[in-house]
Amino acid sequence: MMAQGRKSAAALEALLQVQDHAGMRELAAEILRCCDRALAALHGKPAGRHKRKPAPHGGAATTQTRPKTRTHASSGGTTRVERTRSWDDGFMWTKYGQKHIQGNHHPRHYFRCAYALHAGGCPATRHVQRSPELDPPIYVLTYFAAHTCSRAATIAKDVKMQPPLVLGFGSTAAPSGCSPCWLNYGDNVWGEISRSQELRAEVTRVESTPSSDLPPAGPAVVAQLSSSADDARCSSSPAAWDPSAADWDYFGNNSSDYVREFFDFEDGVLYQ
DNA sequence: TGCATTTGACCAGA
DNA sequence: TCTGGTCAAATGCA
Repeated sequence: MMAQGRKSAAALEALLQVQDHAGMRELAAEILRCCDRALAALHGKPAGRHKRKPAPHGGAATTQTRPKTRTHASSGGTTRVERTRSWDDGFMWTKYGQKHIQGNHHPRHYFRCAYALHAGGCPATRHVQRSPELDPPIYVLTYFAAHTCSRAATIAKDVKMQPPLVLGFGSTAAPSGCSPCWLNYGDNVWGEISRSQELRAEVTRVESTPSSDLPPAGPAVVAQLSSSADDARCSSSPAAWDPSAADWDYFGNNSSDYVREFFDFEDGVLYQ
C-alpha cells in the first residue's frame, strides 16, 4: 500500500509540475518523503513483531504434545489478518480473547486495560472488529467502561496541555445514510503525515461510561457513534456540520497518540 | 523464566 | 439452542 501510495504521489507531483503550484508540489514532495521513509523502515527492519511459528502441517507433533481438548484452528494457515500490537491510544491493553462473530469472516478481538489486575482493577475493555468485505479494511473499536487506573489521570492531564484538535466529518459528499462517511483531518497534527488527505471513516459507538474525572467535552471528540447496523449514522450532514449541536462522547485524549486510534499508519486504514 | 498471546471451553442471556 | 463474552491452560518468544 505504501508503494502504491508513493507511486500515486509521484504521479501527482509530475502533474503539478505542469502548472505552477508551488505549495501543492511541496505537499506532494512531503508525501513522497513520508512514503520513502516508511518503505525504508519496512525494508530495513525484520518483519515486525514476532509471530508464533505456524503449526506443523499434518499436526502430528502438535497432537502429541497437546491435550486432545485443544487444537490449532490456524494450523497450516499462512495468512493472518489480525494485528498483534495494541492500538495505541495512550492506554495499555491486554488481549484476553478472540471470537468469530456470526456474519463476519473476521474474528472479534477482546482487550482489557492492562491495569485490570492491579489494585483497584481498571474495568475498561474494548473490542476490535474488522468490518466484512471492505477494501480498504475498516476496524470498529468499541469501548466499554471508563478507565479508573492511574494511566487515565495521566492522559487527562495530557489533554489539558495539548492544543485543540477537531476532526471534521463530512467535508466530502457522503453516500446517503452517511455510512461510511469521510473524515478530513486538519493541519500539522500528523507530524510527517501530509494534510488534506481524506480517509474513510466507519461509524461506531463508544460504550464508555462518562467519567467526571475526565475533562468536559473537549476538542478531542468524534461525532455520533454507533456500532449498530440499525442506527448507524453520521450525526451531521456535510452541509450542516455543527459540533456544538451534536451529542458527543468523550473519546480519550487529543494527542497524536489518540489520533493513531483512528489511523493505522502501517496499513493505511482507518480506525475509530 | 516471565509475560503476552492463542484458542477451546465455559457461561449467561436472549 | 444459539450467540457473544470471558476464562484459563497451553504456547512461544525474549
